[in-house]
Amino acid sequence: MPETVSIEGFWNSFAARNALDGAALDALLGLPTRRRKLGAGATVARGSPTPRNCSFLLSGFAQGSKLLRDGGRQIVSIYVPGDFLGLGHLIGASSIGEARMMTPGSVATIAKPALDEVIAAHPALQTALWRQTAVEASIFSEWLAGLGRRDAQSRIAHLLCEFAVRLRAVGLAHGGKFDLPMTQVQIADATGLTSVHVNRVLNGLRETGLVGTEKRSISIHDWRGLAAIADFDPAYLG
Amino acid sequence: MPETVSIEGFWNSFAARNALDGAALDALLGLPTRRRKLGAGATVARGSPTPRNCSFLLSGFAQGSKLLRDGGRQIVSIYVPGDFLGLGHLIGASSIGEARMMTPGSVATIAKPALDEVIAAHPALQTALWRQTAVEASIFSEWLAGLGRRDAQSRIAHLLCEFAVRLRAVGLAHGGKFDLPMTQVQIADATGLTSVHVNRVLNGLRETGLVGTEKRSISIHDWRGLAAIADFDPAYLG
DNA sequence: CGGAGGCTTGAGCCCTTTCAATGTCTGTGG
DNA sequence: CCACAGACATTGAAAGGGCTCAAGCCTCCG
Repeated sequence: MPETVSIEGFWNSFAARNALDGAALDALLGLPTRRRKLGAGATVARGSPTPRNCSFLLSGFAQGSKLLRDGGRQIVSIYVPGDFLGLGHLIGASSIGEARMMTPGSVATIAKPALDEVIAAHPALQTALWRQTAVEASIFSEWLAGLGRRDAQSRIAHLLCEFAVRLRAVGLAHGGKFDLPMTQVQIADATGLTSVHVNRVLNGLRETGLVGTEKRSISIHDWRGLAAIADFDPAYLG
Repeated sequence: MPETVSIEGFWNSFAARNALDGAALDALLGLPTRRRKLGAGATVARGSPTPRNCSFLLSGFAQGSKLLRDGGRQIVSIYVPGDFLGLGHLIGASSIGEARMMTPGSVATIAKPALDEVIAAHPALQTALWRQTAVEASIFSEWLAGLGRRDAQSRIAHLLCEFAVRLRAVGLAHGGKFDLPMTQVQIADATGLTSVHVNRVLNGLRETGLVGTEKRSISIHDWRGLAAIADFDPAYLG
């Protein structure tokens, strides 16, 4: 399992995105960090009134999901390498559900007290984390619009577009081609559909020539067309 | 339009919820604040890369919504008196959509520079705002589960339960009775349904004896039953 | 008193689900 | 190297929840 994002790389890009100064970056880089390899299905973070630590993803994919009483599952967020895992948990918003690995991968974990110290010393860092939480909320709201108002084809197309952009940002997509290690059941749980219907829609997209799907890997053949169907505008990812 | 929440009341309860010390509270109370009365439909906050101010609701209801290219609208959040309006905007997550009044009401607005000063002087305040943003995200994720995996009846029941709890928290609900100044079109836009279908489901809930609806006002007759249909657990509101 | 927005109701259709069966792939153990 | 289990993908047929279209009514407000 090669790590697609290194701990240093993670903090560097985090600092760059948020215009942190050198001192803050150094403090982050000096943080004691535990690295763990996890198998598919392993739980990474769970809602808790007293969060103990904060994790981010180095390789593999993870999901945040909610379970309904009737057994249904809704995937509310998908994490790719370079993402914080359930940042909301850190600040005590208990109920974003749990984060678990979708594929094997590895995560880095920082103890909350250590992070708190760095935050106290570098207030800009807290602003950055706050901002990151707001971006998470912004993604949620975009997904809300999708689940509420888009049909199956549009939702799936939107998911593919979002992936393409996010994976490109961490160098995991080349051209319009990237690995999508989600099963159709997982895609269904993310888009509020049935795996059966996901299958049919995906076939439709393939037949239309918009995308190609080869075993867990996607190539977008017609970005314009796909984005149009999806009503996709990447602004919310920033 | 009597103000259901005063500016002092707002900050007091904000401080209490977040365990802010007296000095921080005083600073907040001293903040220069502009008060505005707005009509239904007025825009309060819009996504912008350079946010200028921060608002919260004193009276009336507001909504955060996204417009889709095909003309569809999805309401992604509903604000009641005592809520920040589009907190995510403040920190620059541009794309939560826009916030606008659903009913006539009044809002308080603080200029961002003034707020920034207070934040700089009282770091705990930023933690509180961050936390608030995380709660917003938590509500989003609960709505996501609803739009993705619950049927129409359950979604509407959930909306009513959420309102009951949130309005009770600011003293706007008495027993299970509260004003719900949303039109059925707006309920439809919030739940991802059609106004026609909202009407039928609402009638169903009334016929079952779970709730009573008298012109823009709801009384929940059977909280247990409604919460069961809704699969409602108020934890996410905290 | 007229108009506009909101509510209600009916009929028919369609997208998506459900149910069920079959096909494919991968890893495992004999 | 083959047999087998289990997870995943695919396909068909039928049912249904929610939508669309359309009309009528009510209420509030200018």
